[in-house]
Amino acid sequence: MGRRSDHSREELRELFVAQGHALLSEVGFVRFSAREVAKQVGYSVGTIYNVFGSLDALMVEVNGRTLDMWIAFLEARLSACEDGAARLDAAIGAYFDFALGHRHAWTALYDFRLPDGSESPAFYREKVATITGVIVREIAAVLPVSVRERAVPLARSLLASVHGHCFFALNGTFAMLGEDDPLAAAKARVADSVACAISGR
Amino acid sequence: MGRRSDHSREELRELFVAQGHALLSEVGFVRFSAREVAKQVGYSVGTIYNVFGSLDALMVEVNGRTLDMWIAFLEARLSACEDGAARLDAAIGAYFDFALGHRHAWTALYDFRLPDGSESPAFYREKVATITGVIVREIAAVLPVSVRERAVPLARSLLASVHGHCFFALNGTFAMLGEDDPLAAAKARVADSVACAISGR
DNA sequence: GCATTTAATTGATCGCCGTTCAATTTAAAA
DNA sequence: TTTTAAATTGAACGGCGATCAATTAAATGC
Repeated sequence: MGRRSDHSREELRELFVAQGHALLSEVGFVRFSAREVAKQVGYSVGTIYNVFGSLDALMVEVNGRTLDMWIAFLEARLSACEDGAARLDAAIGAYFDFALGHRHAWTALYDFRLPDGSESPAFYREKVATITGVIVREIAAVLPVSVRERAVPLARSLLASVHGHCFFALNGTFAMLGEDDPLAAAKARVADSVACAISGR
Repeated sequence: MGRRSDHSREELRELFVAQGHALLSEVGFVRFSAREVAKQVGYSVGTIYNVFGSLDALMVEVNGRTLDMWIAFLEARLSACEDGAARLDAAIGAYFDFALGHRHAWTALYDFRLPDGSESPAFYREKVATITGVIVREIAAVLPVSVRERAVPLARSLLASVHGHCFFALNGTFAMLGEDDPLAAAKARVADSVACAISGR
């Protein structure tokens, strides 16, 4: 119906991203559909392509919102953690609890992939870097200064380890293999590597 | 055209699974299509449903074939490994090299999920258990008898760690975070935990 | 206030997809 | 040879992402 004044371009983006996130959270990535989001927002499919340029671009925004929620969740947990030594474990617990509490949204972070050759936009990479930065900070805090330069590569690596544990917990692999406490296993692996780093190897 | 004699039921299964695996390997999970597999095999879509019951069942068979290849690859690498101490690293290398060499097929192992509530068939679970068993054996081999009972949970956990590293290597997360040697990081994490286990904590 | 320009919005259209199932064809059984 | 049973087909259905000519409403110029 032409350039309408009921919503600005920014309001429109917000509507689509918020509703997209809600739909994704409800039905999961495989049942997510642009048509359905548009219908729920009260616009037609074409408007998504007008506002975002592509469905992929909307998906990146929706996943970006999940990352925002994850960052907030992680920082809330950490700021409620009095004991300095327990902060790393709290971060791992937050990783798991967020994934478990937002199954569909969290899974979509990894199920959705941009076409080969195109990379994530800067705003998305920055959100991922923020999460990584939190972990780098916490790792650095438990390392003696003599090995503190290892914090960055160690944080990346431990993030991958924890991710693997969380992924296997959610996709049923751990259940299949008889592991009934994936979180404890993840914490133990992180503790192993931190202990090794502290003792200089 | 009715019960044809050009292929037995078993031959038909083999044709579909083999061609399905080839198509999956070529185009990846998102572009995989039942119609296309059927066309390439020279039958029509309906035959897939007649032979396998559902597209999901065909997908499980195709993923099962990927697991078969993975097991064979892993065991070939290990049997070419003279040095006993290097076997664990060889297994990790095999994990990465298989995933890198069969990107689409390997990724589909995790992108494809059965509907909520239904679990993988026994034959599939056994293949996963076989891979796990190999890792359990290699872990057990490097542990002193005093802590050998830890081999099973440790193997599951280290499998998850390596998976996380491999996943981040393939999906670009590590590149995004500046990690340029994910394999080395994975090996280091495994070494950390094995060292901790050997020293009894 | 009216006409013109510009931009937003629509939804039909296209070519795919998975899934179903009546109709057909073929081999085996009687 | 007829009958029965099983295998195979492909049209049909509903839904998807993507495109884009047509339409509508606001902004601009007069």
